[in-house]
Amino acid sequence: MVSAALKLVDEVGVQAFSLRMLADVLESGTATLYRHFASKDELMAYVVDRVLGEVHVTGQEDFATWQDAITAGAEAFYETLRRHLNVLPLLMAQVPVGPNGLANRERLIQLLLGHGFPVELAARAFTAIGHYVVGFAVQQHGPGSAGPESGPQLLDFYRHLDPATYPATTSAAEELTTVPLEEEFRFGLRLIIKGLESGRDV
Amino acid sequence: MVSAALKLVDEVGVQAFSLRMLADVLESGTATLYRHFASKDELMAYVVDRVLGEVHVTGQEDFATWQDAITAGAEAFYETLRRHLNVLPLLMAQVPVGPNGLANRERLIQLLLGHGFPVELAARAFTAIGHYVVGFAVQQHGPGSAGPESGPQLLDFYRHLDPATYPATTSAAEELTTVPLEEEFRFGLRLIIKGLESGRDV
DNA sequence: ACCTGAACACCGTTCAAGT
DNA sequence: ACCTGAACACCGTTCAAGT
Repeated sequence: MVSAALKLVDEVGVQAFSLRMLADVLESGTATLYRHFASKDELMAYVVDRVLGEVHVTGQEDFATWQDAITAGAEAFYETLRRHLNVLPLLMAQVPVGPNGLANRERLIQLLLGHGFPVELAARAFTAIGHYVVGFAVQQHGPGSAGPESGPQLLDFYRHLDPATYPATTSAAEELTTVPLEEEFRFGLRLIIKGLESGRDV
Repeated sequence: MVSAALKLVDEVGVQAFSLRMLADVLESGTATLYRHFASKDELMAYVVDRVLGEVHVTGQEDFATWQDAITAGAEAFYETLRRHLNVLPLLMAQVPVGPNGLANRERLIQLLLGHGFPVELAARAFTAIGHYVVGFAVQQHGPGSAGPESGPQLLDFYRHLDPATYPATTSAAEELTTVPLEEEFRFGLRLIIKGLESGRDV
């Protein structure tokens, strides 16, 4: 059911996915699907939560520091997203409130609380890291891949960007496109962690 | 044209907006619309860029520190988003590559370069702040407002969350819902800035 | 009582026919 | 040459009719 929907989204993307398609795969009619969910939006929420259920930190939470724990959690999340790139638009368009999403949040927040974080900072840290990972994954998947491709005219505009008009942007773009990759992910993550370290005693 | 589309999106939301609707307002047919853009997606990209064009920093960039400049820019962006909450789903689902989006990016990156930032850090700072502001605005607009409402079953699940199962999440939720508002925005922004301060010499 | 084919009211996009 | 009404191939959702 949800697995079949996720598989289809993985294969054809959010845009192309339709309930008729799902009904065909399951060899039933579209009307029958509505016995399992109230609307397509609800089904998509289940799909997102299914993906979030695949996020598993390898080491059994025996991390020396909260910095290590955050890093491991963020990387596990990132690896999961890379296996389901087509689900990214759904993750960006909703706050995941399914059981798996909640469980993940609970795990990290509790871990931070255990390391002496005040509760507001722990909660804020979770969303900050989540946004970072999703944002990074989107960037890798290429601009406009999160949802429909941007208009061809705008893409053209972007490609033929005049360095004289946007010197900083173009030079930064060159730097960023020649950057390794996994390296970059860790770098930004370290930035957030540094911020959290400072934030603890503000 | 684009203004009419933005006005409609502001009024009825992304979900309800349709080309027929826009054609009616403009007193023409849907086919006529395609003389101005190649697809609905392209039109939406123009709408997003129109919104980004409304972001204006009040002080004429005479900030003592880059921290002040970033804060002012983020707040200007945030204020603009609050005037166009229904556009948020579009901003989350695409990397804005329109002229106004590029101009904003250029302005901040150049400012950071002027304060001695290395080019990669400046570029990364821009996206980090952008994600933060959009993420914060989404949070204010309420969960699920970015796009369709989450399924009622999931919302119910969220509301009747068992504090015994999710102690950290529920206690954090209580803390977060009773938080002032503008205060919170500045707090998270300060966190990012702290991270950037540390990141400059890593 | 449960299931579902067929219809409903849309949608974005195209194109032949009009001017 | 430009414009556009009408059609095309869909879509999510509903419900009366079948079992």
